[in-house]
Amino acid sequence: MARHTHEDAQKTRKAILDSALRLFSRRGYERTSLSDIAKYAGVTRGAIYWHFDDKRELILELCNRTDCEFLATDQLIAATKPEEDNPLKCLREWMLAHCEEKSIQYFRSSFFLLLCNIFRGMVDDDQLQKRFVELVEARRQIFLDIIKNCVRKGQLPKNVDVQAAAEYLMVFMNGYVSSLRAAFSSGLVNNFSLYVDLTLNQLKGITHELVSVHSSVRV
Amino acid sequence: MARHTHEDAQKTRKAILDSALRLFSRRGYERTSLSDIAKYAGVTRGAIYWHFDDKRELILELCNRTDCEFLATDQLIAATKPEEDNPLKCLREWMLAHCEEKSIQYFRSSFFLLLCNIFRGMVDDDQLQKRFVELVEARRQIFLDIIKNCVRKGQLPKNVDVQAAAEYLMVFMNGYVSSLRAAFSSGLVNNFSLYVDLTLNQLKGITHELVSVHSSVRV
Amino acid sequence: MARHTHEDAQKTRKAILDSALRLFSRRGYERTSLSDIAKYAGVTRGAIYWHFDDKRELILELCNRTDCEFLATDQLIAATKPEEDNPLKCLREWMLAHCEEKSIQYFRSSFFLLLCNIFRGMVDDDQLQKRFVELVEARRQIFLDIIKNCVRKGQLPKNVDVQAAAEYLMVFMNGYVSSLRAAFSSGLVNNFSLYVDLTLNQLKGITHELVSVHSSVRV
Amino acid sequence: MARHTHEDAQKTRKAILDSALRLFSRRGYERTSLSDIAKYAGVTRGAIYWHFDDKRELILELCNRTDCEFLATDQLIAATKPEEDNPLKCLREWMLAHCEEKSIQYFRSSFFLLLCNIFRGMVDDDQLQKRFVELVEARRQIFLDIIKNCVRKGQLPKNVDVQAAAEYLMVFMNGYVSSLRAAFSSGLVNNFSLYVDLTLNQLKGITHELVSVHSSVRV
DNA sequence: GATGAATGAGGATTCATTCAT
DNA sequence: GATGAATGAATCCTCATTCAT
Repeated sequence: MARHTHEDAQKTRKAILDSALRLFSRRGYERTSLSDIAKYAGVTRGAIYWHFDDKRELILELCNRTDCEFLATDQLIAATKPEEDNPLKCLREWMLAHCEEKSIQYFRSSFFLLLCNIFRGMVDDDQLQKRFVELVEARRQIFLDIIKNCVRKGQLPKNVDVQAAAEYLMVFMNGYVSSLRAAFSSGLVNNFSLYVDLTLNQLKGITHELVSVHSSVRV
Repeated sequence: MARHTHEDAQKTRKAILDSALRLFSRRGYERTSLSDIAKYAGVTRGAIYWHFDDKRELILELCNRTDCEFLATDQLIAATKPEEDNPLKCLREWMLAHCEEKSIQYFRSSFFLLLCNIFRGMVDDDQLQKRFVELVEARRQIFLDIIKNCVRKGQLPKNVDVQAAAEYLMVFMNGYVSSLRAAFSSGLVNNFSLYVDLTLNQLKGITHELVSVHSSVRV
Repeated sequence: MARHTHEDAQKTRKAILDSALRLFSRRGYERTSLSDIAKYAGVTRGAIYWHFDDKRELILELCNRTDCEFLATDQLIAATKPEEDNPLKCLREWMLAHCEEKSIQYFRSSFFLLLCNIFRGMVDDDQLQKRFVELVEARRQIFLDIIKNCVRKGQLPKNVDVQAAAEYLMVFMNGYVSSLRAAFSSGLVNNFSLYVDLTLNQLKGITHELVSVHSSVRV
Repeated sequence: MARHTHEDAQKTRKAILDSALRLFSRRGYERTSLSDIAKYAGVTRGAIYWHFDDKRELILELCNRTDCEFLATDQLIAATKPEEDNPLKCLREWMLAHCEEKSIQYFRSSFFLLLCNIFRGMVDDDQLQKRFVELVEARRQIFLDIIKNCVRKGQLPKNVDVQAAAEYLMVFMNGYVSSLRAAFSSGLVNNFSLYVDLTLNQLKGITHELVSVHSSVRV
């Protein structure tokens, strides 16, 4: 049955997106058919085509919908500002937020994995990938700006190699998120705050001197 | 037609597997058709069915074929043995091997991603998944055994929390591998040996005391 | 919204028919969707369904709309009347009108082809076909009547076989119209008046005698 | 059931093409689905895709298959040769062949109409159209060469405008074929030989002088 | 061992049509 | 009068799989 008010239509649209999210997450993009999505949403395939141009647009929409949650950048961006007196604390709190129940669920969701896969080329759609690369690059830049701010505020030594430090931070966070998805990560969450502090502490040791010494070792 | 020798048959089999690896890596499992594989290998679809039961068996075989390289466990297992006097050095060298050209290519390949996806359930095949979970769990155990060995040999302090240390190690390695797949990882490879040393050094600080303090903080 | 006046409605109706004509002509009946027509006319699909029962009715209407132009019968019918003293001249002028720019465009239009196709059964709609057969038969009769009139007025010899002459005339006109649609008809238009005169002149030679001789040759 | 010898396969292929011809002819290209064709041929849709790339290739093949019959060019081409002493007779015989039972059936078949439609853009496929335009142009050239040959051999006066004469001939033939498809053409076939002779005779009158006079009349 | 032929289920997409508003 | 939303059947096409040869 057709919905006849604008509100009804929005409900239908949402139902379709929700189904798509659920099913893409569960089975991946390719293995989910529009039939499945329609059935799950309680509409016909035609309804999907009323709201979206094609299957691809569905996932594009889902990406837009989850940008904010995915990045939760507000807190991070604050830490890049000159007016923030304690950027290290901001950073630390943002990191710690990653072991809140909600975040864990998100990172463990297959949808997050799906997004990663898009980025990494399992779902080859140029537009989607470009979008994703932008997001990741943006975050990298934010990390860099925070480290710089910490140096400026005296929370990290002047001789810290900011590029390498930001990189090390990303490795750690990527490692956490990626390990989170593994089966046996009960301890990980419990000890996460310790790992965060160790890692942040480590940053002090990533100095220009060390970096140049190590680089020279490698060809 | 030339008489088919056993050798010829093995060549065909290998060609099929090679094609499958290449194409699965490039486009993912679902998006690669048996036609594609056959064409790429220069055989007919029928030939695939002579050598393999179905598409699924192809990937199963590929997993078997790449186990060794993927884990490169020999070196690691050596580090778990009581007779090894310098387990930390073994571990360090195994870690450093991850930034050799060959390894990087492997980790950046979509096939590796594919394996990860199998493990994480995007490719839903029970047998495959079970296999993969075993592999990962096995490695975790190895890490643990090495850390223990290091403690035993006096390379790490007695009060190190071996579970947490092993976990931290995995987070780091997962983070490295996962970041490697991102677009901008040129710096990462250059600085990797530094990060390895920092991380190994860090392990000393992961003591029972710290772990219990932090755990008690979290609810 | 402005109040809808009857005039507005007629405008919409016209816009729809115009779009339909243009698009049917350009791409044919099957390949033109109601969506296309609606978009081209700047209305919604629903609007089409307000004015017309279905897609079929659109083309039916178009046929009605183009009857007059298609046949341009006034001039021809005049030539059948006893009171017309120069039926041959009427006929000639009507024929020559076929190489006016407007006519040429019409005959070259795919819409004209579409009408032919309806007639010939490529578009299977009984009502449409019946209508079309009537039109063509009507014209045949007019040709016949003109030839008879010419004989009566002494513009053609008494012994002309009127049936055959009318037929020859139709062959010529069909040939002209059909060749017009071919790619290389620039010369055709230039020489058309010559061909018309030659053909009209030829009619004199289509005598009962010749017809019976030739018919007897064929089994 | 799959066919297992090469011969069987050719039978299947032929069955598909035959069905396609029959159904395209009956209902047109767009209105005929591959399902219909498969059902009619007693195979599955998949079988069609084994033998042909897509629907479009089916019609392309059909065109190739009917080229010879359509053009029946052997006889015509003979008439263009210098060594042929009676080109006019050749031409005349070729024309007369158009009222043999077999030819009539072909021209009346909807498949022939379908070919015309392809040419005229109802089925818009660039490759198909290009092919068709070539065929038509080729025939036009043949007509021209024959007329020239007739002049050379003294069968037509020197002052005949060969271009215009060839054109007039095509108009006549097109008119015949096109009228043949009309419903009421019983007389046409009977009188065709007469019309042919009249028309051929007419060619003598299409002189350079007349052509230039008429052209000057028109703007 | 390997091929060529064929199957049949399922996929994305289009589109005429309906109807509450 | 006209719209926006939705339906559902049909269409072209892909692909894993089967099997006689």
